[in-house]
Amino acid sequence: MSKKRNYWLLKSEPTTYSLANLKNEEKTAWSGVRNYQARNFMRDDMKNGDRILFYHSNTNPPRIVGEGEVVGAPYPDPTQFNVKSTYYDPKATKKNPRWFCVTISFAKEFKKPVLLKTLKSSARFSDMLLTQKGSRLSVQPVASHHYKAVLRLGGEEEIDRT
DNA sequence: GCCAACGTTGGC
DNA sequence: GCCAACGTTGGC
Repeated sequence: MSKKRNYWLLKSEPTTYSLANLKNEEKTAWSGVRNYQARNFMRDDMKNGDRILFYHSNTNPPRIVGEGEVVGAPYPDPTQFNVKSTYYDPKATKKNPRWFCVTISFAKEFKKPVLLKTLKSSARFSDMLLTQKGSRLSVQPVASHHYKAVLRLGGEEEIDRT
């Protein structure tokens, strides 16, 4: 695992959980992810201090609305053990958890939301996962140059934390 | 609301 | 292990 800070994009339907919700709560467990690729990214590569682009999907227009941050280390998603949860997984055990999550915190809301349309129309983002046709991954890595370019589009100064 | 793209399930 | 059927995601 790299020590360097990693960058990510998390998708959420704002009617389910929005950036405003995160802002109010300050932090939340990003649980309920039930896709193996997404799980592997969270379990294997996410670490404390990683930065997150917060994306609103299934809304008009779809857009990146702000930033969050990974808090602490990944851990087994508690909802997989909860019989009452819609995310309950009968095949998961505490010894052998199948799903993982991270805690994320609110960082900022962009002055200017960055529309998917904008990214799609820019050659700079043509190799970004988000702009690929049929890309449905809800937890995806973002190249640092893409991340920084999105911040600029969002009207945000890049904060140097190195 | 439509539907393309993708992931998962289960019969064989 | 193949693949058809089915369910979901998510832009449009």
